[in-house]
Amino acid sequence: MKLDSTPDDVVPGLLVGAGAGTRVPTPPLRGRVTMQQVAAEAGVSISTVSKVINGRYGVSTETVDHVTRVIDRLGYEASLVARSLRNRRTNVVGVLVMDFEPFSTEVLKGVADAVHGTGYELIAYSAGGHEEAREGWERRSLTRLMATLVDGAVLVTPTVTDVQADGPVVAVDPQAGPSALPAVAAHNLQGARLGVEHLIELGHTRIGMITGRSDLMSAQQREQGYREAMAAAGLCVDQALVRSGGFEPGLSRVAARELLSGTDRPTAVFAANDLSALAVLEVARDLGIDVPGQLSVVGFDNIPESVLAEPSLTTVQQPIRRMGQEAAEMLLALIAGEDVHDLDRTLDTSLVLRSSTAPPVQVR
Amino acid sequence: MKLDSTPDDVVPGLLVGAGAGTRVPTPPLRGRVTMQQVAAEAGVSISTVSKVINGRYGVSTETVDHVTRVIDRLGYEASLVARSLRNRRTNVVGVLVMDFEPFSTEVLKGVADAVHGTGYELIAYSAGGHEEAREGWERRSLTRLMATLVDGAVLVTPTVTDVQADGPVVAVDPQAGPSALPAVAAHNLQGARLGVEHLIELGHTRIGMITGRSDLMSAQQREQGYREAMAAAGLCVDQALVRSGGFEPGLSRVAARELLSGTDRPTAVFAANDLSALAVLEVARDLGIDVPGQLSVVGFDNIPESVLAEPSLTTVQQPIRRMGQEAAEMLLALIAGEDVHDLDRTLDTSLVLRSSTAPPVQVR
DNA sequence: CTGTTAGCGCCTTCAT
DNA sequence: ATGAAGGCGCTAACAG
Repeated sequence: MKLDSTPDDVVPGLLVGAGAGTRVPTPPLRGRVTMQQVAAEAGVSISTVSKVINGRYGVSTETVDHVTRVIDRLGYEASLVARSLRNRRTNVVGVLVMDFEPFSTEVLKGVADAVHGTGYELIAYSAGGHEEAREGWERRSLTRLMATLVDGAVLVTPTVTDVQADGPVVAVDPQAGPSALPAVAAHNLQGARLGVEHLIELGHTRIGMITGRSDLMSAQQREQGYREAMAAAGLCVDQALVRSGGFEPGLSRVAARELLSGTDRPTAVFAANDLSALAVLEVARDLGIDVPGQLSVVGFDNIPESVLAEPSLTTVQQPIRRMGQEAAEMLLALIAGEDVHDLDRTLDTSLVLRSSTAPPVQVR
Repeated sequence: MKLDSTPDDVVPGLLVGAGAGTRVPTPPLRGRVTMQQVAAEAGVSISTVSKVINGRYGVSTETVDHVTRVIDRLGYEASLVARSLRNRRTNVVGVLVMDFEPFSTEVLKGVADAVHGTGYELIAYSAGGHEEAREGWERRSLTRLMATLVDGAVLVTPTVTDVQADGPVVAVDPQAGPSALPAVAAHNLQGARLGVEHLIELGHTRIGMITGRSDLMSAQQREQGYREAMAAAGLCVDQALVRSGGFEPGLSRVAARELLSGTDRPTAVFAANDLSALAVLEVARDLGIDVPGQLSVVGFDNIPESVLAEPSLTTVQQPIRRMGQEAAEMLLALIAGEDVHDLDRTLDTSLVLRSSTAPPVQVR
C-alpha cells in the first residue's frame, strides 16, 4: 500500500493526460520503476524479483507468475546502466565516433547490419563533436564506456590507435600509421589514383587537388595517389594547384575559392573527400563556373549526399558500410574469444562515374 | 591499509607483466583503471580523487597537482556508467531507434548538429534491429536508458507514443495518431498534395496510388492528401486504382503489377514512399511501359536511391535532418526546464522535380 | 583540507 | 523457496 503515497518525489517529466483511473493496470506509476518498487508491489524481496527476471532456478512457479504479472503491469525494465555496472558482460557493442557525420553514420549502418540477429545491442557514442574534445577522444571514450557499458568497441577514424582497453577494439579507417589495433581500412592510395587517372583519361592536364587533414594517414595517402597518377602520366604537379581543405566544408570552400579564382585555374579538381568536393561544386556555382562544362570535379568517399549534389558527383567509392560490417564481424569474433586471422584488412575502392566530370573544353 | 589487501577479487582481465613497484611511469596498468586504483597510487582517499576530478573546493593545491598527475599517468577516466548511476543528471542525450537505417541516421545527424557545443554528449541506441523486438521497443529502450543514462531522449519513428518516462522525450515522425508526446513531423498531407497536384497540373486525370502501412499515421495522411488533391481538382478517385504497398518493395511490386496490368490503367501513380515508387518503376519496365512517356511516377521521401533510379524519381522531400535538429532543440529546452511553446511541429515538405513525370500522352 | 559513510539499481553468494 | 547482505565505480553529505 505504499505505492499510492509517494508525494515526496515531484515528477519532473511530463504528465500524460490519459486518465488511468479505469480498470486494472495500476496507472503505471510514473518515471523510473525500479526493482525495488516491483518487489514492494509484489510483496517479495528484491532478490526474488531479480531471480525471476534472469530466469534463475529456485523460485516457485506461482511466485514467478505473480512477479511477472507485476512487472508487466508496472512496465518495469531493468536499467541498462545498473546492470552493466554489476555484470562484467553487458551484451552491448559500441561504436565510438568523434561526430555523427556521413562517414561515421555509414559505418554505423554497416555495424548494425552485422550485429543484427546476434543478440547484441548497439550503442553509438559521440563525446560531443567539436574541436575542444578532439585530441584523444578515442582514448577517453573508450575508457569511459569499455568494460562498464560495452563488451567491445569499433573506433571510427581514430587519430590515436595506441589505446589500451580491457576489451576488444577494432578500428575503422585508422589515421595513425600502422595501427596497433585490429583495423579495417580502404585502399586510399589506389582509390586516389583511380580518380585522378579518370580525369587524365578525359584529357585533363591541369588538375588541382584539395587535400585533407595533413596529420591523417588517409589524407597523405590520397595526396600521394594523386601525385603518383600525375607522375605516371608524365604530368607535373603545379604546387599552386594544391590546397588544403582539411576534410571539412569551411576550409575547403576557402581553398576552392583560391584555386578557382586565379587566372590560370585548373580544368579539373580532385578532392580528398566528398565534403570537400561538394564545397568545390558550391564555390564553382558561386563563381559562375559550369560543372562539368568548365570544370571537372572528383570526390572521395561516395557519401549519400554526393549523389544528391547538382550535378551529381563523380567520386571514388569506399565501401564504407562494408567496412563497418567487417569491423563488427571481427569485433564479435574477438569478443567470442575466437582468434581472428586477418587483423588488418584493406578493402578495394572503385570509381563511381556520375555527372561532375567531362572532357576539358578546348579553349582556343 | 585495506587498499593493498584485496586478494579476494581476481582480475579477470589480462594481466600485464608490469610490476607496480618500480619507478615513475607505472606502465599504464591495463584495462579499466578505477578511481580506487588512482587513490591507492596517489596515496589519498577515493573521495579526494573524486573532488579533484570534479573540481570541488577543499583540496590543497599540491594534492590537486599530485592527483592530477597520477590520473594522467594512469590514463584514468571516470566510467560513464558508474557516474550516471550515481547522479541524476548525466549530461547525455539519447536517440532511440528501432534500427540504424537511412531515415534514422539522417535524424541522428540533425540531432548531432543541434547538440554541438551544448556540452551534451550523444548516445544513439538500438536494441538490435529486427522483427522480434518490434512491438514496444520504444517503451523498453526508454525505460532502460532514461534517467539512468540519458537526461532526455529523441524517439525516432515510434509506433507507440503513450510512453511514460521520467524525463523529457521528443518524438520524430511519430506514427500513432495525435501524439501525447512533443513531436516533430513532416507535413505529410501537404506533401502528398504537392505531389498529386504536380501530376494534375501536368494534365493527368487517371491517377492511382500505392498506399503505405495502414496502421501508420504518415501513410494515412499521405493517402488523405492524395484524395484531397483529387477532390480539389474535381477528379474522382477510382478505388480500383488505390492499392496498398505497405511502404515496402515486395508488396508494392504486387500492387503495382495489379495497377498497371489492367486494361484501363492509370497514366500516373503517386506512391506513399520512394521504396514503393521504385517498385512501380521496376514493374513498369517489366511490362514495357515507358516512364515518363506512358506513365508518370511520384514518390515520397527523397531517399538517395531515388536519384539513382532510371529514370530518376520525382519525389516529395522530407527535411529529415532538420527534423532531427528541431527535435533536439526542443529536447534541450525541455531538459533545461524552459517551457516550449510549440510542442507539436510540422515541417514543410517540398517537391523535387526529376525525370519520372511528364504530361500524359494524348492517346486518340 | 582530508577521509568516512551511505547509497544509485542491480545481481549473487550465503543463510534461513 | 526465499531473503539479507555485500559490492560494481562513483559522488555527496558529513565528520575529523
